[in-house]
Amino acid sequence: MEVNRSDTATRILEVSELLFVEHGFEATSLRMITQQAEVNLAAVNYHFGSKDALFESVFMRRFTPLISACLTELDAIEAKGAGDSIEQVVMTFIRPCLALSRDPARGGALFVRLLSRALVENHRLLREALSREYSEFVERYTQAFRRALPELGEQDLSWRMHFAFGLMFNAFAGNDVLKIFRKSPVVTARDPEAIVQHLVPFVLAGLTMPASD
Amino acid sequence: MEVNRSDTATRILEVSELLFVEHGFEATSLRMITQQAEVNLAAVNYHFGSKDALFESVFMRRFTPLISACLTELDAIEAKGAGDSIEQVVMTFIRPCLALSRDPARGGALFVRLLSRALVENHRLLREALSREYSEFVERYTQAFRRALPELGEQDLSWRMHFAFGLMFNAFAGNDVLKIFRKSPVVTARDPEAIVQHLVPFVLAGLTMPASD
DNA sequence: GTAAGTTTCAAACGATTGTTCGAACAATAA
DNA sequence: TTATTGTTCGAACAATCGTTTGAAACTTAC
Repeated sequence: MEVNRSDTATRILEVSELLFVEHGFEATSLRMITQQAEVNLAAVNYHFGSKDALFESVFMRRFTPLISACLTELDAIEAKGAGDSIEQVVMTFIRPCLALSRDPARGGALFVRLLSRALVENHRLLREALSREYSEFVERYTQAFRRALPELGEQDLSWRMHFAFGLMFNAFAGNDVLKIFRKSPVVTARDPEAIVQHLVPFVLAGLTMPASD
Repeated sequence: MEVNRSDTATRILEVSELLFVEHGFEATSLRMITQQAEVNLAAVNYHFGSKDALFESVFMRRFTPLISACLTELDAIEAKGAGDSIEQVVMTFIRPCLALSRDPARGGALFVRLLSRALVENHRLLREALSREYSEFVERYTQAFRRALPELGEQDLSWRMHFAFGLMFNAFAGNDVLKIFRKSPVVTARDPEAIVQHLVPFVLAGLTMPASD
């Protein structure tokens, strides 16, 4: 009974992830999902209750492990006394994102796009769901950044975190605002390693420049 | 006849801009728009032809002037021989965005959010519409960046432009991925001047760091 | 084997979507 | 005035939406 449930339910989850990323939540109908997943239309409501709940399941399936992976990494570097290095702190976020991007089933890479979209759109379905885990995430990283960049005032720190995380989220999501019409397909090799290789120095340069206030 | 047309049509445009930003394209119904604009339901199809065409009108009304303002600024600094300064080049993009954000009717500030959403979502309605004006924009800025940062290879240049524009678009759009659950309302003062004051140094730090390849 | 419980299925539900239509209205020109 | 053109309006259109239902099909346990 658990085998079959998992079969249909995960097939729905995987197809939904793909379609939600591609077309967005509202533009993705249950009929598109169930058709592509080759399951009955009523299966979504049977297994998940509603379309809203399905979206939350799709999201949380990846989000929860990602957040806790970051916090675990943060624990690890603080335990070994590397918490003063801003590069080390940044890498605690980069590494789990990189792992997601390398997901052989490609679902993880898709999810990062879904995540960045959800954050930008401030999705109504995620507001309270996020506040549960996400607020701890923000709190922990604020402390970590403050410790690694002690010379910065609160204002500076807040702004730079804002820029740094926005940059990293969008980089992993592949949100290239310029690529759409670029002639030379230089960047289009979406190799996650290459992203990190250029992203991390860029972020660190902004984070470590002299304080302004 | 022109007066009345403008009256109804622009009321629709302005309400649509607000609602498209707030709820997204698909989740905004024509009945929401026409109700809030206090016009008849059929007015949208009469004045714009379809919901799709309405979205394109809403978008292009702001996008076209913004792009040409940037290119004009670019012409200006190149004419006065300041084209070698990467800060000057960056400011040719910042200034028109800042002007939009300061729009007293607030419509401009809303639009920057719509723009960033549209770019992230790769809106189907904008793909060919964008390619008309946007490709020149990308081309011109690629040249300008190459000239102002001659020590960078093509790879480096491409990546840094990607990061810089992503950062600037999202900053002006107010896409703060962390703000949602931040305790201290430090950043929430969405003063455009304050954004620029912190954004520009951050971007320049990443752009001007030593080459990697 | 029968019975209980779980999952699938086709069909339909009411609600809402974008769009169309023709009559009513307003404004301009002859 | 009358004729013409542009605009507004209420009503309806077919299509699609998320959801529900009750009966079939299947699995598991006794």
